[in-house]
Amino acid sequence: MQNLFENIHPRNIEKLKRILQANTIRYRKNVNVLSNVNREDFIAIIDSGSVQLIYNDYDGNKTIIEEISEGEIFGSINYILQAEEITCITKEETQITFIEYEQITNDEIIKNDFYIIFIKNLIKILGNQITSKNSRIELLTKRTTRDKILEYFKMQSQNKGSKSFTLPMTFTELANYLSVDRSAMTREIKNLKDEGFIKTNGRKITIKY
Amino acid sequence: MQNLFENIHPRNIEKLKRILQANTIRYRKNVNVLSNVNREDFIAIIDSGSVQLIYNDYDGNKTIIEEISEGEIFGSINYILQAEEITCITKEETQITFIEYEQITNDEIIKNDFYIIFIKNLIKILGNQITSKNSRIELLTKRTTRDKILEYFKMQSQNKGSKSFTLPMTFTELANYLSVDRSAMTREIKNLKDEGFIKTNGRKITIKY
DNA sequence: ATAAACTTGTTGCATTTGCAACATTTTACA
DNA sequence: TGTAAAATGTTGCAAATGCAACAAGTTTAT
Repeated sequence: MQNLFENIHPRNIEKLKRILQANTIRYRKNVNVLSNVNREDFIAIIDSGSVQLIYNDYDGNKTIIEEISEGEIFGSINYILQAEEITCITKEETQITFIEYEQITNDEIIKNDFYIIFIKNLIKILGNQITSKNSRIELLTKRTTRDKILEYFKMQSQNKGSKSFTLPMTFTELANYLSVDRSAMTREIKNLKDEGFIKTNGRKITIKY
Repeated sequence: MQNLFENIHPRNIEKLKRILQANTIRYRKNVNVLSNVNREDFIAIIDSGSVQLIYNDYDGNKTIIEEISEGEIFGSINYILQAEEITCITKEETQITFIEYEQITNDEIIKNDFYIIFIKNLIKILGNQITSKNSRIELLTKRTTRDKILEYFKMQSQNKGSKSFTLPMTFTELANYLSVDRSAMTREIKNLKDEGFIKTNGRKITIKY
């Protein structure tokens, strides 16, 4: 995944962060990141580790909106975080750099020639997030569990450039991602195996057609 | 919806377009826009009218990936358009401005002070697209047709700030958007009416709880 | 090392859903 | 303005799915 500071010299990254008044914080595992943050107009960059954005339903359910990991960003540009119902929990020890959105166009920063690279990186990351959401939507609009699974496997296989690949998550998480009942998904994967469309070995999947 | 040239003086918009080597084309209704365009690295801005991005399945099905209207943008930043299977069809008479992606950081443009506004607009639009996709995903992950409908109605009502609102699309299109069978959706809406949760009058919906 | 927490596999059952098919109304446009 | 196309309403039925519940295996944290 693209990094916000890619192609910028480490020395300039430091300078950039200074001018942007960036604020880097380290969190332990299972900490609510947004509790002490002004939720309006910030960009958060995951320097290391990962977090989950969680929507807390009024009747107690929790939905994982998204998992964000190293190099990725989240903030009020791309999420509606004002709502108190959204929490951001670290999944492991995680370092995050916060930047106020207004700062990314402050007077001083635009004088630097590495600024353009920074902006291009930011735009690229946002674009990538959109395409990744488009993929998710493509999966979710499939009407049957079978089609969702097959489409997901096809995507993974295309990404990897091979008929064999290893799931990047647990089956439980996959069921969540595809928004289907886990047991129904297991059942359908079993059917696909029985009918010879796929082979599985733990989380390693092989497409047979 | 945010416009890419918002807050820029008309005279500067002209200048901007010239420096960006922007290419403005007018299309009639039902025209395939991408047929004569290099699909790599461009941004298209809908000046007026609207288009549909359509995915043409290998077994002949067509899925509307997205409808893009005035002020919105699409291109290789936010969509994977290389695939020949994706077509972009005008829904009405439509004017589109094309910009090569590389041009948005060309040497001349960055000297202008309205450039920052342009970049901020671009980032804002991409951010808006992400939040709108997040909403769609939130709907699609609901397990039942009933929950999808209720959540959608809730969102519309919140947007409007009122318990009454008019659907911004046909019921047929809504069923597509929520990815449910139209007849099943009609059935469920009828149930919701019978149970007193909502009232409908054509496309005007009123939430009763 | 061990308990607790999580993951995976499985099944029966009630419910929801998609599908097909048709009638009726509304809209688009030549 | 007349006609074709699109949208809406409705229903029966088979199939798919969610849900609940449980067993067994694996991972994690102390």
